[in-house]
Amino acid sequence: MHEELRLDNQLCFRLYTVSRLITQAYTPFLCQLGITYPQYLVLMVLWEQDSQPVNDIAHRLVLETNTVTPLLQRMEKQGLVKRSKGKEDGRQTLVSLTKKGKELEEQAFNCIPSGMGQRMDPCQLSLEDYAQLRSKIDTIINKLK
Amino acid sequence: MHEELRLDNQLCFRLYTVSRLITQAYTPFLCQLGITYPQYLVLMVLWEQDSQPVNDIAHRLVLETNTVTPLLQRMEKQGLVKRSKGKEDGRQTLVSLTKKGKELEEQAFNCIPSGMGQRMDPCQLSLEDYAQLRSKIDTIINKLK
DNA sequence: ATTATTTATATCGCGAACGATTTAATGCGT
DNA sequence: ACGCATTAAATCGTTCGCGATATAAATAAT
Repeated sequence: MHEELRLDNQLCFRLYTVSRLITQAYTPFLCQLGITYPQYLVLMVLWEQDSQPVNDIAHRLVLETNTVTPLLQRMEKQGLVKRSKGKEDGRQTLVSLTKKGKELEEQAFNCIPSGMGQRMDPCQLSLEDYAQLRSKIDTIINKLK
Repeated sequence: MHEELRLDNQLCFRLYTVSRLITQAYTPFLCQLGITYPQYLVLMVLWEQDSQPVNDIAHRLVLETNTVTPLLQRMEKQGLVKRSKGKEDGRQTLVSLTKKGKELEEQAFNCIPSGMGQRMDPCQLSLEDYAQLRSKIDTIINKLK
């Protein structure tokens, strides 16, 4: 039995699990808005800055366009975003929020931060814990990216 | 602009990203073994304790059986595991390692810990950092589970 | 200018995740 | 023993994630 191959010693397994569990915790709130977690991420990117090419969105989310394109197509079908050809660069597809997509920001703001706060409350993470966790993960992300 | 909805303030997004990036870092090593990351997780569970019902494996991996069953079916097709009906409880499907599945442990041991160690090296995480990260994530996992 | 190369998206195929439903075996109450 | 709820897996449908490839526009090279 190799200690290095024990599941309990795997950082990656922990991160994979916690990522799924937190996403699941989001689900009931996102359901009310009729969106999925990856769609929520796209919306957050667009709420910060509307009308971006597919590439910029993908880059911001550290995803490939072959993941983001179908995601955006589904979001367009739901009426959350509009996709249009770039005028200066004809290769680009510019993605912008529809009225419905914009309106979701207020709805998200009203239920998600408070709801998720409550959900994470029993974890008893101090702001300091939180900041530490954040910075260590950022280190890993930046080195692997 | 709501600060709470900024992508950069989202713990979940970080965890989701880092999880994907580390999984991607595993990929070249796992490719040599002809397996995927979730398949590697299943193998680790079985290397620790061979011949387990689907439910126990799923529980250990914090996954549902509707994720694990197809995963195991693919692994059976590849000759990594064998699936057989439980004798005492006819509802169970017992999963056990084939010769090939057992042999992969040595191969994994030979390339993965060292290879991934190198890959994670530039992150400069001390053993202490690592332990802290681990315990905080465990706290979250246990509360959400 | 014409061709070659790079860049931006899109398409395709497969393996996960997961909610919802189904099937089959077990256990429980009467 | 009988019916009924419970439990273990499996199946189904949809969305992701991603390697590989295709398409088309822009840019560089000759």
